[in-house]
Amino acid sequence: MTLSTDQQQVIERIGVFFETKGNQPILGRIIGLLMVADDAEATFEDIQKCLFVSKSAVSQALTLLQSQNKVEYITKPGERKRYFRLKIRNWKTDIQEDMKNVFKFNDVLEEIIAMRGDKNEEFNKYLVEVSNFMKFLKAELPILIESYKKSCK
Amino acid sequence: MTLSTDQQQVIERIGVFFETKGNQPILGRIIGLLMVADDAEATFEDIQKCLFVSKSAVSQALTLLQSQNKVEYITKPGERKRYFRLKIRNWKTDIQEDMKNVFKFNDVLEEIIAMRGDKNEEFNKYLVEVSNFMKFLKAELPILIESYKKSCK
DNA sequence: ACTTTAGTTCACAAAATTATGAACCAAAAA
DNA sequence: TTTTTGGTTCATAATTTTGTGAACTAAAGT
Repeated sequence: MTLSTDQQQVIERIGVFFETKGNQPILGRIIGLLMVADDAEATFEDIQKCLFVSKSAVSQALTLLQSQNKVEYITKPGERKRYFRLKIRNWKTDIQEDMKNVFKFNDVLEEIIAMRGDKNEEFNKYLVEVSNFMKFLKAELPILIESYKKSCK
Repeated sequence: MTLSTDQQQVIERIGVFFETKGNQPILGRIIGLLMVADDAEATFEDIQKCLFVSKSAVSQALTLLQSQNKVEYITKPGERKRYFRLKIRNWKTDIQEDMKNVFKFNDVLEEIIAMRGDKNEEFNKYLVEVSNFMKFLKAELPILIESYKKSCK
């Protein structure tokens, strides 16, 4: 597999994007490669060669990405190689996943609200407001997604 | 300033939350401390003592948090000490900030879509779908926020 | 039976991040 | 004018994260 300079640059940018989101460098680049690759898939060797990293780095990264449900592989008849690709999950699932995280924070927030004294009512009020909005969002987002899906038909 | 064991534990949990979001450890703990503190503020010294970190670590962390617009300080008449506190920004601003990031990714996504060949139309279609949904979200979120604000009155 | 392919595992090296302490500074107090 | 307070700065130490290479495995090919 050969990449154009353009493709390589986009891979780096996707890499940086995922890196700043708190992931380790190769993960983002592998995702980038899989997004950019003509047929949207790459073998173990492709990944190694395109990203200039060691076998073990690729192996570990792929294991992680698969455990995160971001990557999967297919095989082709008569070939031993695995073809890795991005797991096409519907964005509905992805967003709900993200939301879970938001609400995990809301749980902590509610705990804080419950534990706070009344020395600073303005701040307390602010926390309650944020928490309420999070709960609102939790309720509304699925509805929003539905309305989007309808608008597509 | 003295903290209860409960408060300390919540601070650690908030710390971990921010850490996993890709921030450095003390940042999250300082935010935790400022959320949990009775009067929602703390001096430089308070922070140092409560979190058991060096002066320089506190200084650097506060500089960063202030540059990120997450923390500010007030002063009190006749006192030289600064009282640091969370900057109460309305969640509207915060969320719009987060959104900016999502849309920065959508820009890359659109670039990828434009650059991809037609070897894998299913994948292309998927990318377009995700991109469209992001654009939809960009348009709808402000409306959602408005409708929440109305529901509060 | 042995060689090759396609990867995995793990101890460790390299690199990046984070925290420290010592020296510093500017304003206020003594 | 010297000292104290409330920090800041910066080189570097400590820690964590990330990547490597060597040894290994299991299935397939010869």
